Amino acid sequence: MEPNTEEKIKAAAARLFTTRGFAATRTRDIAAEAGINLALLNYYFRSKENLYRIIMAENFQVFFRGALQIFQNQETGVQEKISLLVDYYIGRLLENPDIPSFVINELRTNPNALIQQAGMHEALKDTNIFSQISQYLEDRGSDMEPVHFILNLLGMTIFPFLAAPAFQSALGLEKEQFSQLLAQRKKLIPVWIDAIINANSLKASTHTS
Amino acid sequence: MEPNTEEKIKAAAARLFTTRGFAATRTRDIAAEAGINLALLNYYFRSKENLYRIIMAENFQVFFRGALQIFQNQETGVQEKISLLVDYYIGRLLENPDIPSFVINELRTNPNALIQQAGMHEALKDTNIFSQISQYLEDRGSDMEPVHFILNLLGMTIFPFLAAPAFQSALGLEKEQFSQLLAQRKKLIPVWIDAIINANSLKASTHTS
DNA sequence: GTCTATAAAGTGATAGAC
DNA sequence: GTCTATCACTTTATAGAC
Repeated sequence: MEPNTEEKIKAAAARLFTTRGFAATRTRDIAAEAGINLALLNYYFRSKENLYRIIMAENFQVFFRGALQIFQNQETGVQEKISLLVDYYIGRLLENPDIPSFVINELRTNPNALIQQAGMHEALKDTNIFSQISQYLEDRGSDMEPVHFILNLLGMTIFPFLAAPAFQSALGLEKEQFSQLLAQRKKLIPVWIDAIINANSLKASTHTS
Repeated sequence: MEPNTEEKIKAAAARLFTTRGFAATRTRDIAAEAGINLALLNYYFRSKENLYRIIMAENFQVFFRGALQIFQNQETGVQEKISLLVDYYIGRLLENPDIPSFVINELRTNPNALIQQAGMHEALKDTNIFSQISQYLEDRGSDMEPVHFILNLLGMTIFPFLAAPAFQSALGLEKEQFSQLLAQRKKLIPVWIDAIINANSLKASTHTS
C-alpha cells in the first residue's frame, strides 16, 4: 500500500520534471516533495540526469506506446483505429495534461531523445501506421497525403491540451470546464476527420463527372 | 547597417531564450553569442529576468497580434479571415519555428504571462473573434461550438510546428522537406475547415428532410 | 537506508579600471 | 561603453556518522 522510498522519489520527480522541465527543477525540491533528503535521492538514482531519463522514458511511453499498440492490432480497420486512438489519447491526457508539452519540449531541445528511447524507432517502422493510412485513404478515393492526415488527426486531438493554459486564460474558463470541452471531442474528432476525407474524395469525383 | 550592441544582445537573447527556455539559458552564453561581455549585458538590461520579459513580449506579439489584426478588419468576411490567418501563421512560423513551443511552454509554467502582456487581454475581448465565428457558423447552418472550431483551426495550423522535431525524427525527414509540407497546408487547411463545417450542416439538413 | 555537513562547480550580478 | 576580476549565492553531488 504505502509506496517505498524509490517510488516516492520517482513520483515526486515525475510531477516536477513534467511541469517545470529539466533545467528549472531543483533536486532539493524533488527531495522535499518526496518527503526525504537530498542525499537519499542521489543514493537511489546517482544523478539528476539519470533520474530525468527515467521519467522522460515513462512520459514517452504514455505518449507513443498506446498509439502503436492500437495500430499493431490486425483485427480492426483504420476507421475504428482512429476512434480508439482519439479516445485513448484524450483519456490519458485528461489524467496527465502536461505530458504533451513535456514531450514536445524535450524533442525540441534534444531531437535525439526519441531515437534513444528503447525500441521506439523500430516499433514506429514495424507498425507501418503510414501504409495502413495510405491504403485507407486510397480505398476511400482520397488523394490526401498521409502525413497531412496524421498531422490533422493529432493536431485536433493533442493541440487543445497544449493550448489549454492559453485558452483558459483568454476565455476565463476553469480547468474543469475546459476538461469537459475536451472530453466532448472524443466523439467529435472522428466525425470531423471523416468529413475531411469525404470532402477530398467528393472533390475528386466532381472533377471526373 | 551594422546593429548596435543593444540590438546584438537582444537578437542573441531571442535565439537562446526561444530555443532553450528561461532556466536553461545562461547569461554568459547570451553574451558570447552576441560577441560581447557578460558585464555589458547587465549594463544594458540590468537583469536576466528583465531581458527575458522583453523577448517574451516580442514572441507573444508574433503569436497573437497578427491574428487579432486580421479579425479586427471589418471589411473582410470570416471565410476570408480564416485563409488570411492560416497564411499568416504558417508564413511567420516558417521563419520562427520555435515560437509556438516557447509561447506554450511559457503559458504553462506561468499562466499569468498572457494577462501581463500590455493590452493583450483587452484586445482579445474587443476583437470579438468569438462572436464573429459564432455568427459565421450559424449562418452556414452549423451547430458546432465556436471553441471547437477555433481549436481545430489552430490545431491544424500550429500543431505541425510543435510536432516537427518528432516527425522529422520519426520519418527521417530533413527540416527543409518538412517545411515544404507545412507550406502546402496554407491552401489545404481552409478547404478542410470548410469540409468540417459542411459535414456539420449537411448532417443537420439530413435530419430535417 | 537515512541523515547532516560540506566540497566543488556553476551562475547572476557588480566594482572599478580604461 | 566596454572590459577584467571578483563577490555572493545557488545547486549538484559526495563524505562520513548513525
